[in-house]
Amino acid sequence: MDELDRRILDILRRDARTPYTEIADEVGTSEGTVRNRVERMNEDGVIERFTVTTRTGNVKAMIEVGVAVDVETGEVSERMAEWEEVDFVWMVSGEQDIVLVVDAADTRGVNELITQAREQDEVVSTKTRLILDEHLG
Amino acid sequence: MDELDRRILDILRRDARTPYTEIADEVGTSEGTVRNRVERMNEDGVIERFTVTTRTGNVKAMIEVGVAVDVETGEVSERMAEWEEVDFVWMVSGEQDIVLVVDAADTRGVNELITQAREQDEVVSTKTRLILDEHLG
DNA sequence: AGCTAAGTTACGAAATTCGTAATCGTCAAG
DNA sequence: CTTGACGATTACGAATTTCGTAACTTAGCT
Repeated sequence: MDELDRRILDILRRDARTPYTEIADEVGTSEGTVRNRVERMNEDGVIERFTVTTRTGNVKAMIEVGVAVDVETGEVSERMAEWEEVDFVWMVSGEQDIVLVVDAADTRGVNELITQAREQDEVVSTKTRLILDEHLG
Repeated sequence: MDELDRRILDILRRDARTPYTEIADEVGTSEGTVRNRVERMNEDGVIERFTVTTRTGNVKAMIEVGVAVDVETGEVSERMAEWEEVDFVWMVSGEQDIVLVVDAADTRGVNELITQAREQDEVVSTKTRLILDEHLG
């Protein structure tokens, strides 16, 4: 993870479909080097995933979840990450323990997710915030 | 945005580098159709961006920001989205108005961002949660 | 200087994307 | 029922990108 890696990542974050050749030009190296480094960052887990961000007209929300003190939050989060419509699951510091970032078809969909969360034995509280608008960095 | 679009998006969310040909096979259509639809979703803004998610060993955090009642939150958010190390800016419902999702090199970096946020005239409160772990949906 | 390991470059082959023309399907007007 | 028109889909050759691999640097060490 040197400066070159970081510059490559910056470009990929803006547009993950930028060809290696173009990235190479931009950072002043060869296609092969960019390829090697992206591959390595991929294997090392520095790059987690190539993905798309969408604005589907769907309703996005943060569902903050509190769990009982004796609970393995890691397990719970992994399970929740499997749910349809869940984009991220974060284990966080603060009042609640887990934050779900969800992207549902409508408010009913959000509500179903909240219900689903509350149905988990380990969950003792939820607090939901609708994401009204989003800007990408 | 029909069922086919949604299935294509689902695949791209998992891996945005899946070739059109492979997506086509999976959803039972041709490469050209997948290409047309992805292009259209791109133009329509349904797809906002092709990007990478990273796990850089950096510190991620949610900085929840409250702003004064007479403030145009949209403007503030746009400005904050320009800051280095800011991944998303969300305008949310609830106690605070804006949530920054940031990815800084270390806790010092997070702290600098909090300071930077607090220095904005419009900002009246902040509350930060470290993201201790993350699972992708 | 000589050796080694990691990283970079070079280059032909394979795969993917792209441009575009032909085809298909649906629907409404005649 | 036929025709025309429009949007979506398919087909296919050309351009571009990715990939595999071997040769080549570079830096560190003895």
